Amino acid sequence: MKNIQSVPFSDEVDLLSYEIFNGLTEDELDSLTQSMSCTLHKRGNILYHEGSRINGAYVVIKGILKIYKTGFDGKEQIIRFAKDGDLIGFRSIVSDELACTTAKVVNDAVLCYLPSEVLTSLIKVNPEFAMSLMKLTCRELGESNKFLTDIAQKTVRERLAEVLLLLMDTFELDEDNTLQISLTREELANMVGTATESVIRLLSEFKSDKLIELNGRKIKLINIPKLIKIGNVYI
Amino acid sequence: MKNIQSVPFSDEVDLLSYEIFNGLTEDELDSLTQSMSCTLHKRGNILYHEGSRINGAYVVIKGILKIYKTGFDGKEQIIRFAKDGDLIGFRSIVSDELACTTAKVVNDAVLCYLPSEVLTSLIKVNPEFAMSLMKLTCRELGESNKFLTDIAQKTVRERLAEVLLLLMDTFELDEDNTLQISLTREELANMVGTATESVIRLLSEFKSDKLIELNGRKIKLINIPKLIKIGNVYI
DNA sequence: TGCAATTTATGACATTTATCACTTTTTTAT
DNA sequence: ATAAAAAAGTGATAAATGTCATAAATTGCA
Repeated sequence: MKNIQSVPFSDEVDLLSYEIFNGLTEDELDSLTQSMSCTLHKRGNILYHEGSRINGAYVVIKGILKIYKTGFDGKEQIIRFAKDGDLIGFRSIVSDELACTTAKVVNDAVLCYLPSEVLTSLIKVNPEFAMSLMKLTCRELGESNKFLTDIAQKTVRERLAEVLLLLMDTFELDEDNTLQISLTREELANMVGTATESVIRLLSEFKSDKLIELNGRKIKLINIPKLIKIGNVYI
Repeated sequence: MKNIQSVPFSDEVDLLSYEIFNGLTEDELDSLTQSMSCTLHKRGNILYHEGSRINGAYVVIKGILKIYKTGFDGKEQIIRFAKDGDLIGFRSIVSDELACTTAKVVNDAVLCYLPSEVLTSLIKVNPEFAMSLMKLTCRELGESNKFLTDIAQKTVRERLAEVLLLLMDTFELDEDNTLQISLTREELANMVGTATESVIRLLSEFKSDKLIELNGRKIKLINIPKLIKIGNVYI
């Protein structure tokens, strides 16, 4: 109970402001709001483990989570990050399988739990909602396949450049061009799919090449076009 | 027009026998049958290219297709194979994006084309159908994430063993324990995510270790438990 | 605030895997 | 059936990346 605290719901969360719920009627939204419960989770908290049974999904209201798989030798592979507006745990509910990933809080997060019965019954009565969830999943599948190809074909150097740009797209830069998310070198390695030492070496290489500046875990992007070129990233 | 021939539909295809369509009513099935057209495609035929706009999905009635992405240096990464009962092209329709893969016929195939309007309207009127498509996509996403992790973390040797086992699960073995699909070494390499030469070398290594027997493109699995061990594959 | 634990950094080295050049074998098309 | 093309196979070598050991810096608690 150390890492989880209830947060009063009504004055905090308005589902309507999240794109996924756009297709819901006012009534549906109300009943969804009734049946969900929102909580604050501290960094390090694990929502669910790979292999566990999930009985609901979570809407991320605030904060950042990493969604990862654990390889047979214990090494994490980060599949994606979830931030406000994202839905997590949903895949397992629909596919009716055990969780195939672990979800861990990276930045303190407010999460609303949606029981799976409520979610599945909404899918059944509201085709527009069903469609938008399906669209979400299909896009995610597209990204997963893209990343799969990159890991299979690109060098570690290319992938690191690409990951930096991905983080830029996902979490934005501040006024100073610094990535608005701070990850350990190991976490970066677990995204890129390489050894921590390799990330450390490549980051200092990027630094001496004047592509980035490093300040602890803060990474400032100072030559984005070059990073795009190195990563072979085209929109 | 050399590679494509019409095939009379009515005496060939009964959609009801394909699991995905189980949720459809008789009427829906009839109208779907009305609006679809089935054709025979020869090996080498490309259904759609990565980056093209797709206006419908295909049900695979017979044959095998490979679904792959092309890396920036032209190398293929095979994402999956499609065989009878599978639906392809569906992801792009739902996500409303351009095709993110290319679909190419590996074994002569009979395919039925379903226009996207018909498909999306069915999703809207039949929640059970929507749910089963969603389930399909979610499972595929789970597999994609699994494979992503494997490529990131396993050695080429491990991945090759795993791919042989995957092919066994997908296409079965004949009475002689031989894989019921024949791929070039290059295609195997494009699944594993490695160079063709590496696959060739590892296959002969597996052969001298008495794990497999090779006869041209025919691969006979003679020590499956050992392959499972090498590939670090657990169910 | 200070100490322990974690993370970052760096060098030396081993291993894996890719690349290239070439030969042999198999497949395909005429 | 035969020539041309494609695929398979092999060796030599280079390049990329991982591993291990260890030191320095940073972070997070108590």
